[in-house]
Amino acid sequence: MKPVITIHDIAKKAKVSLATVSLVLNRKGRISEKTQERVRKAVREMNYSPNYSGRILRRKCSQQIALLYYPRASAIFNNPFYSKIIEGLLERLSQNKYNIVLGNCDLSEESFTIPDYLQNGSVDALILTGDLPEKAALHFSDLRIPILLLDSFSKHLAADSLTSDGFQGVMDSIDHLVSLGHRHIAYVTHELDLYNVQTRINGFKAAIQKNSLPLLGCPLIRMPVGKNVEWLAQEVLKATRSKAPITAFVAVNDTIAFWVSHFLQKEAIQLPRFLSFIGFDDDEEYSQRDIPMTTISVPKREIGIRAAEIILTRISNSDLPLQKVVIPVSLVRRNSTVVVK
Amino acid sequence: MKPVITIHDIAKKAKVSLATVSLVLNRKGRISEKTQERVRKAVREMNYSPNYSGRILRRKCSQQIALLYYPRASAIFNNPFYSKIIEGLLERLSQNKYNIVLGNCDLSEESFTIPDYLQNGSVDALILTGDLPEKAALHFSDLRIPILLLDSFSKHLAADSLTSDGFQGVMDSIDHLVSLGHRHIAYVTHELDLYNVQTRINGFKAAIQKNSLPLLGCPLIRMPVGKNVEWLAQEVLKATRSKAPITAFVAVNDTIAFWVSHFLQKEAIQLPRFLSFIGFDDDEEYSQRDIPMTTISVPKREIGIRAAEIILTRISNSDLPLQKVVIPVSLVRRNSTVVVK
DNA sequence: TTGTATGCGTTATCAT
DNA sequence: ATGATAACGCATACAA
Repeated sequence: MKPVITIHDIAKKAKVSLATVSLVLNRKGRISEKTQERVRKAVREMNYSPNYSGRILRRKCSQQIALLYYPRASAIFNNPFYSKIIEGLLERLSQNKYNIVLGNCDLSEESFTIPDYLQNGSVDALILTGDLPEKAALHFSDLRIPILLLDSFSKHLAADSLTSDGFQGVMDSIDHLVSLGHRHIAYVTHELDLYNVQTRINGFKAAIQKNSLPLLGCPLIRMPVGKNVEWLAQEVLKATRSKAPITAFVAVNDTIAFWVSHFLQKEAIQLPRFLSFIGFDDDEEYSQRDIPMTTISVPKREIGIRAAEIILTRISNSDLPLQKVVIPVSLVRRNSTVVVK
Repeated sequence: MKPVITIHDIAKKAKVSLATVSLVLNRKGRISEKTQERVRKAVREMNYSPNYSGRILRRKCSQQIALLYYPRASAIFNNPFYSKIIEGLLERLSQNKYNIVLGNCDLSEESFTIPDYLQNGSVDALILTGDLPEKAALHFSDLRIPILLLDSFSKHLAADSLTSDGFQGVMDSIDHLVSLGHRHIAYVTHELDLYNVQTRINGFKAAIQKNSLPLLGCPLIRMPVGKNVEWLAQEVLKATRSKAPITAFVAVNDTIAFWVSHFLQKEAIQLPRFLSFIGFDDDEEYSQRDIPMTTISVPKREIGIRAAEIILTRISNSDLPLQKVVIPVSLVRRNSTVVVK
């Protein structure tokens, strides 16, 4: 094993003091050009890189940010939606020489305890993401580092928040369907106490009012715990045969929209002729399948970049008031929505 | 901001010295039960967690491992194959209180330089993964931390290696096809200088020999740089119309197998009746689409766990000889392979 | 069994 | 413009 090079070695080699080396490397103080060059030369030749632990011990900042995905960190690797977000996030963070730390932290566990790495100074901030229930977020209310709720929000947790505009997205969806002549539209969602779900449902209700749609023809179909998407599809099917039969549905996300449509097709329902539908997120994975789906496009990469900027700002300035940033979304029309029959 | 609790505060509160607190927390030395309990109580009450930087400065080990995915770290989030591997990896690492560090490090860049966080002691080891070309791996030959090549191998880099058994996998694929009566089988792959590709091609050649298949009827179809999968599909199509027409193809992975089959179906080729095919990896994403695919199943989660164990062992014992671990794979028969017509 | 003292590698303050 | 020195928080060799 090669010996570890320290700032002492550089100082000796460049025939200056520790302080000078440090000043050169951190671009502080006015060191003469000649000395600077001598130091830099030594650094280059010995391939010196300032020791991480020594540095963060002094600076009190680790240049690392923890990323927690609900429910388990590792699940984030399988999610096309977050994948794009994290691409932007990581790129922007690394511009400021920040890295992401991934630890296993099962937020769904009953006996949840904060892991050490979130409170021993090894990370400067925490990004919480995934479909994060309010209850899970509250675990972190005593943390001493700033928190960013990425794609969620909590009234009770002092944290910045960055979400896409679910309210507007659903409003736009309904408006689009109404413009195609639909008046009976269901909203289809999973049954979870999530900020995003609530916001989108609010958008649904507001859109019903705005367009004066009949309440009876616009059911809210929620999936109870223990049921699966097949059950949901059955409920949608029932709604097409009710007294005020629906002619379209809007789903809380592309995944649910796709799988409901999938099961309906298995039941020999003609889509979209018999039933128009709209998703949310614009995940390639689902929205580009056999029936290219009309959906709400979310600027994922930009969200990641914005998230990085919010958390970096917060780290360098903890006094700023908490932010709640909402990113605009836009409807992408494809083939799953047609003029009402 | 609440004050930061240090070992001094605990010592004072428990009325012992710093050393005693440290000894209790690290389970060293024989401290009396009574003292231990006093210390633990103070730790609990003050919610103390030993400062990360102080600790790693002394211990000279950061309990962190860098994960680099080729070509860019962020791309790993979109890969169903690695997603499962990392699930196992992260779980096993965190049992030993190790976290994963993700930095942006574009290995495909011309002017590649090793980022600081790989050589300043902020990580104890490096895991290189993705379809890593030999050339890219060599960038790291001067690193002072141990390296694990996950799903790749290099003769020229001193690193442990963990791969799945591509040779055996392709042998099994061909054997299976032969048992169904196929004698003209193409091997379809991308044109990259990858260890996995080479190994699998070797398996293909060995299987041809072993089964005495006609060389002319068993073309190796490689995708040159600049061409896409559609081009590849066209080449496969040509091979079905050659003098020794193929009746099956084996692809280097599920992705390519799926997309080639997809394009062939668009050309109105009846699959698998007209052409059997086999993938590699058993990614749900692709292998469970419209034609459930016969493929080589790779124990991804176990590979992740094994990777964690190899790297943890290496960290704690750098003298061990380098390991090259090969994980067995198994053929899963589904519907894409049928008896030759 | 417990306490004292030192050093890990860095940055920053204060002299010179 | 540069150097000496004191922290930062912890672990450990050694002393008591």
